[in-house]
Amino acid sequence: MDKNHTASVLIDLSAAIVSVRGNQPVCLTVPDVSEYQIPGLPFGPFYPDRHRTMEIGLRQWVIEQTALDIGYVEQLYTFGDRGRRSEGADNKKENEHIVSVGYLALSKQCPQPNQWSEWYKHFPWEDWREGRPNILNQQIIPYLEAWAGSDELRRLRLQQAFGVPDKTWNDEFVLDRYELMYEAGLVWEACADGRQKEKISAQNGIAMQLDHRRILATAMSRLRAKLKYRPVVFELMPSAFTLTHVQKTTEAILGAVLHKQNFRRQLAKNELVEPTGKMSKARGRPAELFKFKHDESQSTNLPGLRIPLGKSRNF
Amino acid sequence: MDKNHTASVLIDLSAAIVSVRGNQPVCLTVPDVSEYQIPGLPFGPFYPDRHRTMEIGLRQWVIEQTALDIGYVEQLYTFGDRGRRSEGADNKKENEHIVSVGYLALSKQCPQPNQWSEWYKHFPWEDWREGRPNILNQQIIPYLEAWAGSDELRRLRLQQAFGVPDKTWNDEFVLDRYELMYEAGLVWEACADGRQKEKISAQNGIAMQLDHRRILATAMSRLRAKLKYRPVVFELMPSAFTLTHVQKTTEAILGAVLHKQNFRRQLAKNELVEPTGKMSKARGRPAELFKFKHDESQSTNLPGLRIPLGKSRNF
DNA sequence: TTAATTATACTCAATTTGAGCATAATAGAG
DNA sequence: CTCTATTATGCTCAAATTGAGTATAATTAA
Repeated sequence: MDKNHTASVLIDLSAAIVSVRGNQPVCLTVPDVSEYQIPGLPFGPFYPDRHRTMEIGLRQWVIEQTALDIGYVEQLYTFGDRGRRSEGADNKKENEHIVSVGYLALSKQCPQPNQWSEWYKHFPWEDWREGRPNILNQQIIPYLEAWAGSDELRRLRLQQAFGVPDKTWNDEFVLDRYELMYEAGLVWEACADGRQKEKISAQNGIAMQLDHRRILATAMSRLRAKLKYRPVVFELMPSAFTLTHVQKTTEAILGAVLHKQNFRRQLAKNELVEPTGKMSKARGRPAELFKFKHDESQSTNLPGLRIPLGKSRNF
Repeated sequence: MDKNHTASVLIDLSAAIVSVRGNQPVCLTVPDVSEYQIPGLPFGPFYPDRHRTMEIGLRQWVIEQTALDIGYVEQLYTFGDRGRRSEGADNKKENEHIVSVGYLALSKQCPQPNQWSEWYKHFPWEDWREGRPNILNQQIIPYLEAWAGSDELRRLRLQQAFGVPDKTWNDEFVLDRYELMYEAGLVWEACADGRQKEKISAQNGIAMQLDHRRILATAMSRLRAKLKYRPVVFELMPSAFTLTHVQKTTEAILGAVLHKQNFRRQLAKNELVEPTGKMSKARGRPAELFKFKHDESQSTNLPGLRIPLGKSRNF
């Protein structure tokens, strides 16, 4: 239709490959090559004449580059503005247009520990396991309040994403919060994209290359949501595990603590696990080792874990 | 890395623009130009140097082409294999690679009725409002059973998607069912893509161009799922409506009937609607007219409608 | 032997759900 | 005007689920 505009783009497949190490969710990062020395997610180009689907292409280069066994893979979102720039920024030396397709992958193991980066170093405000993170009241909220000013729409979004001022927090709104902070110039990437003149003084979490922190935020949102209605935790568990281990993994991803007995009741009711007969040995009373009950015959309504967050969250 | 392969692609933005007319969900289709005279979804190219994001680009040509007011827009999925072909098919005259990004949009009105196509004409097996559709037992299931044979994986997927043989049906698995039928060569598109030698005799629903029925299936899956945890029905309702109207609209999308009193109890409990004071007049007792309670101040945990499907579904 | 630690069983009130009956308000038929 | 079909709405009630505990069991380390 419009011959004056080019429609040709390159496609990058970016992967948030997630695992849990100890009590920390981590994601695979690649050695930083940029001038800023900041980490990025692994990514590679999509060659449409080589791979029939994008997921096949993704698995291909993940295997080649990381030699990692990723089972669960899910497409997240396609971003048309990878190197997003403000309207006023210098758009002349616009390099070739790249569309990035974000993927979430889950891995049971994470070898080469130094290549894996903890989620909450990039998103310190998302970990509520020890109570409300200090950075919120000390840094983020005051800045965002000032940014919103009396702008009705901004205040509304602030309320939505951060539960300000009425003390609600939805753990799934990771992306919304990051985007708001980006727009408000509160994260380094906004500065790198030329949307923010002044450098960010208080580094609100470790930045990532390009739009990779945005993709990671999307992955966190999706995984936190999915956990509640599909049994995906087990994609992160070894073949045998204790119930506490499942709970700690779930809590790590959600960034919140759960009610122990009720969590186990959910597991039991939904028949998600079955005993192996073996016991774990650690400090305290030994725990029974379970395995995921891969009973496909009734997997139509895969129940997932109803998350017993309780009503009294500590604010 | 690999210079032997091209990575340049064109991006098409395809939209499933959904509305509800009477008791039928409909989606906007464009006049068919192909040799097969089959309808397609509206779509247009994405010009990355013209529109900062793909959603902006999408809204642009939707406005230009349809003069339609679409409020709610949501990205669905990005397909790398729009004109998917079997491995054995003739791949020589491969035209330029096109990646299609599917979008779901909701519209309150649907003018020009003949341009809107009813969902269930394309997916007759998805409408369970009058009980289990005959086409399942008479056509689809027997064929799929034969296709699966003794292949364990195929039988498993059949069980998953169609609830065979243990009588479960998940209304959200629209895409899974369509993909299974595609692979089994049960839909026209599989034949058009060269995956299926023999023509489909019993036309299982009206086919669409390219991968458009797949995108519509994705839209249906997403909308059915979303309905259950976000109040999106109101994107399809006029400014004032009766509670029965909301229920009928919900039922149309889900393809299932709901328990009237319990449905209203959900609406009441979640405070999603408020009375306008006016009454509707039709046959029978007049119903109160309500409007969507757009109370943004407490929209952090937008509740959506818990769907009172009940346990006794008629199979 | 004791304390700390972790696991697991069990309770109980409050809430939510599934399913239904009962009654109210209208239009149209006779 | 009365009856009936039709649609709307109020209310009940048992079953299931959830939130929030208490109590007890089996270990290790001091």
